[in-house]
Amino acid sequence: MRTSRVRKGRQELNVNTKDTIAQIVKDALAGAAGEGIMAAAEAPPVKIEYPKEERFGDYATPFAMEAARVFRKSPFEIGTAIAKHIEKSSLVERVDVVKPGFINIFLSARYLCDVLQTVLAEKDSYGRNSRQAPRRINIEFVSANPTGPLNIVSARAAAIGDTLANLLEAAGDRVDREFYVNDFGNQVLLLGQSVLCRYREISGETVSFPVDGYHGAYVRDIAAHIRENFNAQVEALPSDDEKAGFMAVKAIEYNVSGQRHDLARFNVNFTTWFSERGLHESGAVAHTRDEMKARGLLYEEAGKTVFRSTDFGDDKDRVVVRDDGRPTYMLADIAYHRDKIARGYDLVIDIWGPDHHGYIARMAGAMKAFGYGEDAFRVLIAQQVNLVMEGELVKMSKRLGKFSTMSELLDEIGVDVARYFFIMRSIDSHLDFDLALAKKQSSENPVFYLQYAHARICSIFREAQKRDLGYEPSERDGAHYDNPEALALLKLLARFPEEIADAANACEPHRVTNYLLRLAQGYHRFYTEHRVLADDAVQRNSYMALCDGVRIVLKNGLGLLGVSAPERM
RNA sequence: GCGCCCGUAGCUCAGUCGGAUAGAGCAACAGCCUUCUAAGCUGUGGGUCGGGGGUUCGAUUCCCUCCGGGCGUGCCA
Repeated sequence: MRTSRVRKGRQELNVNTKDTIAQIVKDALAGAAGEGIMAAAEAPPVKIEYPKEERFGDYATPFAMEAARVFRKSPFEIGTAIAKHIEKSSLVERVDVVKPGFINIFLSARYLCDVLQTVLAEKDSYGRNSRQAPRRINIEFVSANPTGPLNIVSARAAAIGDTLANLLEAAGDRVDREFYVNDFGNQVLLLGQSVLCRYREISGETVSFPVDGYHGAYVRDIAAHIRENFNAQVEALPSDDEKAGFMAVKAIEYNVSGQRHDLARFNVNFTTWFSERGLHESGAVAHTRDEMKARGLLYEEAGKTVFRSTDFGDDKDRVVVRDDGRPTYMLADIAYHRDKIARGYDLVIDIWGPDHHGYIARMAGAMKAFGYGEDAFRVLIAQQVNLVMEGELVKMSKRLGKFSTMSELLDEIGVDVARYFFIMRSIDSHLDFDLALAKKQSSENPVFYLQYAHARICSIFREAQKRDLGYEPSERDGAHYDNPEALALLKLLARFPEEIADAANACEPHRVTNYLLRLAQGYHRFYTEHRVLADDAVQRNSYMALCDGVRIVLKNGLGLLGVSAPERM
């Protein structure tokens, strides 16, 4: 963004308002230190906050209180010394030092007008930050077993992962989205056997179903699909095992394709679909075992090969090769993560379900064992989703075939509401998703509140066109923004880039929904108080420009969430 | 037993790295449309931030402990 520029080395960097304020405070601190008032070297970090009350300014720092002990001076004294060195620039209008020692900073009207100009100029790209050195990030999420359709838990992971990826990109990084397909192991065999049974049933045979088999109705669909398209190939196979193996391969193709389709409908598109089977077939799994052995990370015990994960923070050492020589899931997963790092990513993020949190220590241990830095690997646990129907909890289980699929959810409440609901809550909080309520109250949903603000603005522009009122953003006057509603909007527009950066750095997509809610609220208030299509042309242009800015930010913000910004409702 | 997440208004949840008088939506109540979309706005009521201790200028936030809810603690994936 263009709001301000700071020279750093020879490169010119775009910096958001908050970072700029932080720099101003740091410079002021250095200035005060230069006068011998305090030693800047020992200073605690400068935190910039948003005061709760308007009278405390637009940005504030509690620095003086925090530094009081170090500097052996009263917070107020420190605050005053720093405030004296904060130059009243085109950005800062006023600096107050209050009560214990808060330093409160007020943005200038001129700066806020500049921000609006930036929004209008940058349009779709407003809000994006740039980094001096963009990180290459791989974010792996959903990665549901290819043994059936995606359920609600996967839907939450999909919404969170995709939004986080959007945010990291907007924060200046390069991001790939990846889905790990677990197309290997016992479950694959079991799926094949389950399909084979249904296949036989269709042919009129009576067969006994595998005890732990997959009972979902979709298994019959797959059987029917195979019977229709691959009947001759199946019949040509001599043994049941081979038939089941063939079924498994086809069933996984069928399921993965279905998952891909459902996710695309949910606005989630993966860069890479990575096959676990491929890791085994390429020898990467065996190679990882050899590597671990060469590094002395393994020992043998009762015919099994065990990873010394306790040396790297795990509770317990973990078996990586069974006594029959078959590798465990974990060995493949280590190979997988090594592969990701080898592909050149600076940061590998995994989003897992709550049932995998016990797995973090051993995986992190493996990464550590291979010497990858702690900041190269991060696991986020997306807490569980309880599907509630009419106030009653609905249990989900793929095995039992009683589950509500993601695609059913989308049929019920639509993509926009689903994505928004999954994102609006912190990733750490359990989510009660009342399907009936989400559908019934859809017109009172927060997502509609946001979309309505956008549609209302679009409506104004349509009306202007209808009345043949031109819109000349250059012919505007900052004086028309001198009211509480307009000022509040301008300040919120200025905050958008830093909200993105903060949400991305904290890996907390839900912050964006909070921000957009405040923006929409600010707009609805403005709309109620002020007539945009005023008779006076300069006033009209000023207000239309403001509306246009809000529209752009709403659209960009909703875009990050994967939610549409309708022009009419 | 051990580990992770959660406990904030009637309900669902925000609350930034420890900051100023703890917020929003829904629900309840009272107002606001002859003019750009009322899916909106304004106002009112509603809280021992699960209990107790500690750390400090300051704790919903950090630490300890107890209580309650969920999940995990595989040679399944």
